[in-house]
Amino acid sequence: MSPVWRVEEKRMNERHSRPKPATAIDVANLAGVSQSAVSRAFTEGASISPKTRRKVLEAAQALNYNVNFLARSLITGKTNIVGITMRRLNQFNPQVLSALALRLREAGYGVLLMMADGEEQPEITIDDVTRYRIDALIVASTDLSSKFANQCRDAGIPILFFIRTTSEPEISSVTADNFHGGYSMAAFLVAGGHEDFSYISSHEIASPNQERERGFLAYFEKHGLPCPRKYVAHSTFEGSIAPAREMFRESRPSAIFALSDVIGMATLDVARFEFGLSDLSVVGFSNIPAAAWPSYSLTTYSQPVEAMMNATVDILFEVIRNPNAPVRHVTVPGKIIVRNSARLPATGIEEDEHGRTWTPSDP
Amino acid sequence: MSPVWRVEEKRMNERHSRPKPATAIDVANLAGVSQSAVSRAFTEGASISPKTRRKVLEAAQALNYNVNFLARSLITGKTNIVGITMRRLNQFNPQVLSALALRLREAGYGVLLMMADGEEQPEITIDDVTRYRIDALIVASTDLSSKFANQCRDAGIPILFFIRTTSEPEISSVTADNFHGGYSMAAFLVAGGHEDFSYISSHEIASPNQERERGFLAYFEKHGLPCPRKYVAHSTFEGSIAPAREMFRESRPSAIFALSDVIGMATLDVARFEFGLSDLSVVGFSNIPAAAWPSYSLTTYSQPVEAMMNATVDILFEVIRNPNAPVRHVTVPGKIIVRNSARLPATGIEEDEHGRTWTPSDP
DNA sequence: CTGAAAGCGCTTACAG
DNA sequence: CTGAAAGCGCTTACAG
Repeated sequence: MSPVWRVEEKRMNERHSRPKPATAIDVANLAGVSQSAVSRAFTEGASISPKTRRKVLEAAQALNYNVNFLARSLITGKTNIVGITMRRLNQFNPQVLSALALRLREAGYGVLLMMADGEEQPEITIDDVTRYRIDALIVASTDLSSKFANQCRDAGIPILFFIRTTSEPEISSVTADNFHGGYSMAAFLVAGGHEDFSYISSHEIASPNQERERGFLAYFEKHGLPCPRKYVAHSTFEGSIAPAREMFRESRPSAIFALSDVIGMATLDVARFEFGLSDLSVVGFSNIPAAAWPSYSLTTYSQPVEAMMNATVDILFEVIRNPNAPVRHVTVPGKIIVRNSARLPATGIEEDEHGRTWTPSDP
Repeated sequence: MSPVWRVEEKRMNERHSRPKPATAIDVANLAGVSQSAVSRAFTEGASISPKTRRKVLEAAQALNYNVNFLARSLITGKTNIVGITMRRLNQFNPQVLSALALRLREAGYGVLLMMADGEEQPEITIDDVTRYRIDALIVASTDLSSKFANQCRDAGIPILFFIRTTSEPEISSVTADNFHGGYSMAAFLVAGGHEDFSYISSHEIASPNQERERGFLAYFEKHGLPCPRKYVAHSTFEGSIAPAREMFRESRPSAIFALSDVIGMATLDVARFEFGLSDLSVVGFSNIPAAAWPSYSLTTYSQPVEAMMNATVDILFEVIRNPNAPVRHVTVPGKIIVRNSARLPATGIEEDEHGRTWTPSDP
């Protein structure tokens, strides 16, 4: 079963045992100063004369010295590492992860990635986060047991929810405005002149989905319209095929709200390739990169990753600096990105450099 | 410009300053043993009686104690952290990253993610990797300056290339068999009866692309066939639109080898939506999840992520254990996954539970 | 502004 | 098998 690997080996030309990195003492000796001085040269705001500072920096350069953050953390109590945990790298998470990792690195933080598969893999545990004494944990796109949340509190590790929120009100969160997104998608579809609606939710009991659904249904209720039919997908493309199929076998809605872009794209494919339907409006949620690909050209509600990240980083640094910082729940509004997968309303479409968007006249 | 956030704040119910995690001394006191005993209870193979071990573990449990890996690393010289650096989370990398992160976590390692945007972001530096004294660095999908490689060697941090290889022969690597992939794609297309070929390479001077190209061209040369026309794309979907357009304006090849799946999908879209071409064979490389989506149904050469990961983890642990381990270059063969984006050869197609594959009769 | 010294939370010879 | 002690590479009062 296992593939035959072509392996090419080569003996190293004699390499000695692993070299040891230079320490502050090495630098101190070379620079002719005390080890304290070396430390001061590398800590922001420490009292040190420009002259000795320069001497130290030169010696450090020569020895390739770099302060050992791990040793430093023993004293300062800060590791300058923040953990990020997510359950899966779907179509949306990678953007978030790379954006966060980049931002955090800019800010001088290391990023400890803790993937939790959720299937065979054990859930992330308190040991995972305490072992490395991370300064804070960003929980992206997934929930945590409240037991875990409590353990983190006891261990003094601040948690921050990103993308989704949680049932624990004492934990800060940053999310897109999922309710507003669902609501305005309903408005968009109704403005497009549709009368027969279905929506496909996700299997996961995930708060963003619930909010999207609540918002979507709220529009119909508010306007005295009949409640759209509901179908339930799994969160992957493949997991969306069956429910889409079931939907089209049961009825022919003219407008479909998919609670995620991937569900929307799968629905589009089932409609076209299995049922030969082309005059159909399908809209998604999140505006993942693939939504813009011409084969789908999916109209969708954008999750403003950039703004959400800024809020996240703000809260993060605040809570690291001050453990007693107030809990904050930030909701960042996005907007409807209009493409070709759904019929256009007669009014409300605006065009700018990034493409077309739609804003309801009745907010 | 900045969005108006809806912010909800809440004063915490009086929380005291950040709690301090329990230390080995706390546990020792509670268990009535020495601090050394606590340490031994937590280190594999240390000499300790089952009885004291149990006492220690109980006390630890009660105090929520967890050994501080950072403090431990000062003594052992191992942090149990491996770094992963990649330039961008494109359509392929996320799979790799999550698979690696999962595997490494299983093996008891933390994963420090170091994204390097490459655009505005500064390249990853030696400081990034030495600061946290990581045990090893996996360089995925991107190259490094040889200066950086040397600095890592001097700092005693083993490097391992994943997905791509490098010009530095002294650094181990694990890659798909890109040459074989390119070669067999040529064979596949020729077996499909095509006579007019183009291929779209990637802008990046990345070794996997070069190998794919070399393999592809080698087939034509070996069989005395005319050399296919070459076009060059950027690595994203958007960056592939213009070269595909240019290609179809200049000629109408009947078969196109895209050096990555994303280039292939963009080519398919340009052909269909801009030029109305439908009877065209396009094949890609990597077998990313989106290649299977019905709108593209892209025939492609699979990069066997699982097998590549196993090799990577093997090499990694070997080199962490023994810095003088020999350099290894592992090449893992994949296979052609047959879908609907390209004409089928008359023979050589096999079907198994995962779908159809093709194997050349003339290898 | 500077250095000597204590101490962060561990592991590991060393002696018993 | 066990404990006292040294030491990993740092930061930070403390005294000068």
